Amino acid sequence: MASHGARGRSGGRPTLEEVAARAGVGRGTVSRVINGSPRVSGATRAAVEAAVAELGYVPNTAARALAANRTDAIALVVPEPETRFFAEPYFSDMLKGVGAELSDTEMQLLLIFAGSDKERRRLAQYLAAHRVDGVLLVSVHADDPLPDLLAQLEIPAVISGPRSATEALASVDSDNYGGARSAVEHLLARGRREIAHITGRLDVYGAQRRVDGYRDALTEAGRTVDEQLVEPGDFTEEGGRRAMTALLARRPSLDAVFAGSDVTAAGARQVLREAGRRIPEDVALVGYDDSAIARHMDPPLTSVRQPIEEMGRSMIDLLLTEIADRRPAASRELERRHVVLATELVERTSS
Amino acid sequence: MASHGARGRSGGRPTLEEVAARAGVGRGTVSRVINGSPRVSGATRAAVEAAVAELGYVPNTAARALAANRTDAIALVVPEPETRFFAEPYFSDMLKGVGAELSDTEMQLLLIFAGSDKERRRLAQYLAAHRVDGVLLVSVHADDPLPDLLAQLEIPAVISGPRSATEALASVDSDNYGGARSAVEHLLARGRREIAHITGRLDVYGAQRRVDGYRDALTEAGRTVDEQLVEPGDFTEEGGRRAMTALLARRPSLDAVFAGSDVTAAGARQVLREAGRRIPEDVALVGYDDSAIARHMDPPLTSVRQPIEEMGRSMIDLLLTEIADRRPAASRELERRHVVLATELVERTSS
DNA sequence: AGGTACTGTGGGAGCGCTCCCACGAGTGAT
DNA sequence: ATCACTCGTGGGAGCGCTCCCACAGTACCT
Repeated sequence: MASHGARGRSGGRPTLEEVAARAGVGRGTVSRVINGSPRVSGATRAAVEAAVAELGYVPNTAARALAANRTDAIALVVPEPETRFFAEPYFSDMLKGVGAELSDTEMQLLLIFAGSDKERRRLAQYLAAHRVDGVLLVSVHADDPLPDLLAQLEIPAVISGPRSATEALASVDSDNYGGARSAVEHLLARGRREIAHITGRLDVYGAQRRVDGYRDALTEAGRTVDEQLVEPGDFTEEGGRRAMTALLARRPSLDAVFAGSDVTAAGARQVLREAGRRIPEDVALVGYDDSAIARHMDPPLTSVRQPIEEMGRSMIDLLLTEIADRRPAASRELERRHVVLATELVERTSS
Repeated sequence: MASHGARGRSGGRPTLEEVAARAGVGRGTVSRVINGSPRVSGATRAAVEAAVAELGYVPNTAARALAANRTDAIALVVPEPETRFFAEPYFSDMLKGVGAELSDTEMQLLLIFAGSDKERRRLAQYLAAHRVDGVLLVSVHADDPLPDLLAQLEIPAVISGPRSATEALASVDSDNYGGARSAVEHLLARGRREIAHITGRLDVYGAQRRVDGYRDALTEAGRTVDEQLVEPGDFTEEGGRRAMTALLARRPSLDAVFAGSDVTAAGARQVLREAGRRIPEDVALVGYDDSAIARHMDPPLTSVRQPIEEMGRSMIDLLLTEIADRRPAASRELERRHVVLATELVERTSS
């Protein structure tokens, strides 16, 4: 190829030193140009840039990492087996947002699965070696030790879906409370009178917030909350079937169901059908997540959509700030470390 | 936490030097133990290992990379947008194989998407910086410049699906020729007499091989190949529809179709239905890939399965060998650098 | 005129590791 | 006893960068 010629005499990749010699300046000056420092005169900068181009210089990442004590890489840690990762559009969307926000950065994104115990041990090792500057954590369960490990290692991290109202890690979440409210308000506006709620796993903070939203929407509309209409689920289809069966037994007169997830709604739908209830004529059904399953359900499911791609972008924003801010944690502002994004109710024919 | 105490006095992470001091040995000896060199006595090794455990020592990857000129990382490069990556089970399976084979290694896997031009430029930069020891390339088109770039940078690489019979890069592929043969032989055995073939994109080597297999299976069964029964497709559903329409117009008497991919078969199926042909009574249909769509088609599609997970494993095998072998390319054995894995015909009701 | 301040620059020190040479001690052949 | 090895070990040199101190030059005050 044409652009091959002008390499260092050693044959290998050119170094800072060689660029400096070529440009007739010192090593420090080249470093400054490479790193975009403003303390370089225009003429010098031009000379260095020319030398860089001629030699095809690319900084040695390892040397930089060693000297500067940073890696210019962040990890997206998925504490799930690969299978789930690929099955759920959630991750794909999030990755899109993350990638987009990262694209005009020097940062490299690593994707790390930590589904099995073995993978988890590897990950712990990996983090202990500080091979990344920061970590993005998605879909973390309440009892996961990972966040504490990160805190202990003092690795900047952002979690999607805080574990509680007092989450120590920076976090990005969608407005579970508001999303639930909008779903219930929608059902009320459609004239529904007995609205049941199948919750998500209540050890997930977001699921609790949805219950709060459900209650408050009813209360503010002047209704009293009928505790018999709230049944715990666990985000799964089987859980949805079980909960729906229980609800139907207790309150056969119910005319609407707000489910904690689309999958749960699918389970509920099945039981309703088997009980001879028509959707939406007899019972209106609303899900949560607006996943692919919502669009393909029969009838298409009204659902609360979370801005997942935007959540990905926000997570990167937060993380980069945390990394840049690397001061003692205590002195940091606590505002802006917990981002909550608005949800949107997508109305389809199930309600 | 309990295990916090015994850190280096400096407060940061312990270094090799500190471990050496603690174990009462020299720096070199610790390095040897860490890297599993056999040239260390049992007693010394034990002492070093104790010191490592006490201090919680973890090697500094950047320093190691700088000194040893390797990164202990390899990249899986996907020259597609994220969307396709997630849509196709192909990638998920491959990743599973790759991950499994890598799990008892120190190697770290990076997933890099290079779908857009921007991403490609980033990738080129990334490779030029030698941030990985090797590259796994999946789903590469014939005119892709990436393989050449890799060759030029002298980065070990393995490609899944060689670009030609004389692929320069090490490669892993499934037996496209044999897979096609088995599909056609199956149709012949079922008594089909006019077997059409909708090809894949013919600039993809594997697609050509499938055509070869199709021809040879017919010839060896004593049939002559009717060129009117071969119609180019492009792996897409739309291409399948177009090709099927053309075939039906030319040879209304055909009684079987071997499609270049499951998606193509789906397109063909649609046209056949609209033309009032029953599957499999009037026309038998066989696809390729055994993807999810094959199982869910109506009727379920007979298809040729590729051992994708195993291909992932083989790719890692090959790549690790290439990396370890780092001698001048010319002196390398050419055998074993092109692995071909057997396919399997999965019979369902469409044939 | 001397002081003070800032700007742009060069280059030493050092990041934590691997590589390799040197060296003492042990072993066996001569 | 001497030589020739081998084995296990210590530690110097050096990987290519960033950080920071020192210094020359210029500009602007007093």
